[in-house]
Amino acid sequence: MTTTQGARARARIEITAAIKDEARRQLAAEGAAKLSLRAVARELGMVSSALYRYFPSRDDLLTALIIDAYDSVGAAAERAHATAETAAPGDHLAHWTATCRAVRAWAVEHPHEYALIYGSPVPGYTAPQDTVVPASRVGLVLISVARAAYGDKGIALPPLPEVLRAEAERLAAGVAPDLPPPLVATLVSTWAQLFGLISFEVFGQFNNIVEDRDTFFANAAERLGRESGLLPKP
Amino acid sequence: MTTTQGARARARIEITAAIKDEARRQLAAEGAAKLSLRAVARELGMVSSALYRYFPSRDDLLTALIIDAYDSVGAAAERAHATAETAAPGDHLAHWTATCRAVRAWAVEHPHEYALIYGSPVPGYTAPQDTVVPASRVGLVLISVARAAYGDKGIALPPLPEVLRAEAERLAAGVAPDLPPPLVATLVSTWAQLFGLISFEVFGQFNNIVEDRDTFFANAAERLGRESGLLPKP
DNA sequence: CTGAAACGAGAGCAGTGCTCTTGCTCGTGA
DNA sequence: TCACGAGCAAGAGCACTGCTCTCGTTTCAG
Repeated sequence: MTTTQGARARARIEITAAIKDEARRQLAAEGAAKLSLRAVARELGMVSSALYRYFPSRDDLLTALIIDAYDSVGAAAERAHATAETAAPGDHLAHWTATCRAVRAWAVEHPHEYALIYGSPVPGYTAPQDTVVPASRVGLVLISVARAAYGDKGIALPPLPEVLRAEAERLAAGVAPDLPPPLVATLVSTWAQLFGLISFEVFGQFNNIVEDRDTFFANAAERLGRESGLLPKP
Repeated sequence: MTTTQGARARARIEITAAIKDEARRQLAAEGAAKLSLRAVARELGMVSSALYRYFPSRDDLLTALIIDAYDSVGAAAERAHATAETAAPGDHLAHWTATCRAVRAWAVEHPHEYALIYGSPVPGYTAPQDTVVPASRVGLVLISVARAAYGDKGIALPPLPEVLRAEAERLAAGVAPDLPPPLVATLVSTWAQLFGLISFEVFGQFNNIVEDRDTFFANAAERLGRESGLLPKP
């Protein structure tokens, strides 16, 4: 029933996937700016207008790629986290750094897809609602690490200044209501800072500056984790 | 002598500036992807081919805008730093946060120019050598804050792991040979993290998450400064 | 004063996103 | 069963892009 849904429907799925694959290939080769619908169609042996049956516009194709990219990096983070959890149960800092390293590895491996989701937003383009769930996957992993560490032994954080209390409470309510607001606020800024490290590397800001990027990042990620209170100070 | 260099040379300077101004206007209005040489020329009342007398290609125009943007944000940082220095001499943390806030304010005010320099690299991309000096201005301000704090009262930093020593020494040699390597390494990662905070805000990653971004950023910047050892722990 | 360099204008090329029309081919409801 | 509507590929075409080349004109320097 569900499998044999007609040759037509199946072909549509396959062709849609083929278009996305070819688009991803061009993305990896040339970057988002040079992704051309016509070139994709040409490579697939069809005419450009036929492609509009599957994606109503170039932006819609890009949106599909964005969603896939969020899912891809999110899955990588979840995988690394799960692996670290079974390899070193209870070592929250290890879970944290493993997750961070997986995200960075994905970014280095797929720089153009990374740029698509964490770089400059494309022209006049406002992210459709479909992207917000996939976009949150990495963040959810980071939160779950913090949650485990908090449930395990509590987390000592520097007290937030009074002016931030309202914001921290709103933040916590929307993101992780079961965690103390100061922790959530810290986590959000840590989250942004983590991607700052990755973006600077992927976008070339570290060129001629940082050489041994593996160890540099590993150290920075660990410090980030420490400062988020994932580990008692040594 | 130097002022009367012929009407032609003066015209060239003026027209070059006019082109960049109009390009900047289109950049702010539509983003880098939609910046069109023809539209710029049209708006300036000339024909598109004439524009190639001033910029040999679209990428060269973008490169000029990139350099200007680096200079603009660099100048903003230097200005803020100088002001803070005279307003609160010796308060290194205040100098730090003032600089950070100035950079963020510039970014929020010029999101597309910010995206141009700190977002995904646009063209086939190899950053021309002309950009590296302007690109370093913000970093130099941050370094000078750290240098002042270090010269003033020393800075206590957590010891770097042994694996990072070589990298930290190379880093320090290339960036600030007069500062202790661990401090320089910390500073570099702090630098990246600072721009992570700004990028997430400018690129919309904080949408529906962080509301009161002024205070959120101010707090995060201050913590970054503290963790870079700019202030003895309270 | 003259020749070379710089300049603006225009035509033209190859490419783009996107639309519209034209037939063909499925798959389903009568 | 089979006819009709929906889905599809193809092609022509529009308006736009970056960029090149040519052709007169203007300017400046030797």
